[in-house]
Amino acid sequence: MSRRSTIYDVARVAGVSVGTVSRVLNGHPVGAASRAAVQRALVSTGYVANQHARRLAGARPATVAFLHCVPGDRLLADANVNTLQLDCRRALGDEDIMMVTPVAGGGPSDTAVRALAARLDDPVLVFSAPRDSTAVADLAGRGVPVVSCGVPLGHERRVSYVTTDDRDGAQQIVSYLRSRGRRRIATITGPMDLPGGVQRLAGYRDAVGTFDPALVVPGDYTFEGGLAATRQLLRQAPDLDAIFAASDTMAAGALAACEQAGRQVPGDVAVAGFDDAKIATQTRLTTVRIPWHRYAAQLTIQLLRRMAGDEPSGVVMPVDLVIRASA
Amino acid sequence: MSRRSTIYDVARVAGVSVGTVSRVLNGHPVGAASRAAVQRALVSTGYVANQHARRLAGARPATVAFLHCVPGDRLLADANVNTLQLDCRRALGDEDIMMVTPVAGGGPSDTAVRALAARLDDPVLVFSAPRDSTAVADLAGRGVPVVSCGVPLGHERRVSYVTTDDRDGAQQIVSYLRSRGRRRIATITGPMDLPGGVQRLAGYRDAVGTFDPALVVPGDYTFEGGLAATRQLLRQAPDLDAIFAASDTMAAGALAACEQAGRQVPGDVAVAGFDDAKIATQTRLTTVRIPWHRYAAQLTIQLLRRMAGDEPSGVVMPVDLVIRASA
DNA sequence: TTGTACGCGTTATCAG
DNA sequence: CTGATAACGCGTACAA
Repeated sequence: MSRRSTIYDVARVAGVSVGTVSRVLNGHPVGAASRAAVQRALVSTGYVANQHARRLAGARPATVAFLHCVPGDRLLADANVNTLQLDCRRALGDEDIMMVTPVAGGGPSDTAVRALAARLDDPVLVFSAPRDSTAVADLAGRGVPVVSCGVPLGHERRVSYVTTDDRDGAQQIVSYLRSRGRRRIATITGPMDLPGGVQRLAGYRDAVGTFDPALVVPGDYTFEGGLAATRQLLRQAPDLDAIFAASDTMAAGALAACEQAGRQVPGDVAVAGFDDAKIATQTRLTTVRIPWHRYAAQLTIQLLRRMAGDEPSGVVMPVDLVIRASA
Repeated sequence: MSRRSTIYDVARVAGVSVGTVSRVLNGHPVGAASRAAVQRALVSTGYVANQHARRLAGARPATVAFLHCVPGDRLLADANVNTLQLDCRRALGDEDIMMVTPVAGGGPSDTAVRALAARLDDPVLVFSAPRDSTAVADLAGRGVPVVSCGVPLGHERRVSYVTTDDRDGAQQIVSYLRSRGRRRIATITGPMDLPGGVQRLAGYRDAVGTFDPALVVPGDYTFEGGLAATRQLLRQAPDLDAIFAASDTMAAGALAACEQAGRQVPGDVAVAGFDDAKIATQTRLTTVRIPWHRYAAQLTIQLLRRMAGDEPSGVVMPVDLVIRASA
């Protein structure tokens, strides 16, 4: 209805020039008298900055894009990502930065995501970027600040990132299982094209002692995947006495499969997961805890740093064990 | 690194004026020769429009804000909202519109949301707007296209909305319970400051026959709320033989409470919910199905219409019963 | 300290 | 059909 007031309106009301108004707005040095007058005019006119004009004139970005490289459906399933996103939104909100969530029209294909990324000029937070993502390459090449959630395989030097010490976590939990007397420890891995999947398997190998291929089956981080993998495991290695799943969701599936197969948990077989996701609490799962809140905080810090012009850098968050009823 | 190319660059390469380039970009009439030249220049320069400049110059908004009026934490719990959001993102993505999700720094207070809304100038999709929301009033007053998910109590005439036939749904399910021989049907209501809560209770009253206050307890749409409400119900009306919860989440809580109290479902007491949320499938809950996908489609349509200048309008989605094991 | 004037990239108007 | 050119709202050198 009524046109929004501009800095010109404010300037007129305050009896100063637009330059002065702009300075007040950006915290630059201004005389006390003018400043007061502007402040007053600001509220009396109900001024709200036009972010487009502001950005066009070269101001700091007012938005950050949250870029997902996997189909939305799968994302919904991941409560961890939701938590991270929420935390980041809060933190960025404190900096007056809004989060935009573009979405790929076609699917999860790298090219679809790349097309999306092309229209982005504000800083970007990427999730689940596949190895050598061309979208990430594009962004980085154009000088857009990028922070990756997880190691950006193939672009470690050009974009900042925050990751977890997956290998150590897997090592810790497998060692724990061994310390509890388990000797036939199986594992359900994550997707091997994601860094987490690789590292968690590596940690398993580090700690498991003698490596038996029959005790390793691939998973995809889903409940159903965990279910199927466990059935296969129970078939090809009936004597196993522990299962380490690379994610809590899969571990929950393992729990269900064990129950169906009549195996007592943790009596007959111990089950452990990874992430300390919500479902881990609900099913009383022993798992590896990722400090999600601090993780999100780091993500935000990295982003702000890049925006301020700092060089890309990576940080890895430590993890620890949380022992519950399943192992 | 390298500056993004502008329409000036494109114009130079194509050997035409910026006006012509702009016309091509916006699908306005242009000579075949020029058009071809521009198209070529467009790809050869890798041109990507600057949305800020575009918007500043008066173009159609390229983003839509997804505004939540409740704290983020509660939102995560609501899978329905997530689904809606995802569907809308997809549909809007097809129109080259991105979704931004601002977040209130402080909390769910109406003033916090209002402050947020103040910086919005693009169309808005509001969720869980409380009665007489000042944020919505603000937006509508400034002429911002607003579409509400659910009836925007107090602003029915000024903003578009999509809602469900809550009253009818409640009526249907209570009638169903009666047809199955249930005579002491209790209900756990939703928050009374939300339209859904009010309407679902109204539908219950419509169909329940004789109304007994002892059979009605308030809920808050949460699992815990359903749990507590059911305990109270079982205490104050031990002879009840059915419970209609105003949301599936609460119904799940009711299921748990019944189990703990040793009441068989549906033998001793029938339990029904509302929404047909994910948890309803998992717990085999009889409930009222809301056509979420079509709901989202309507939301998008309404939004696009308002953007095109149409008057605000409301649409109500029909609902139907889905009978499962709980009743 | 403060005011002025220019530039940011597009769209749209107005002549040609 | 096409080419100039004036907005759009704000940041910021530059000048005073």
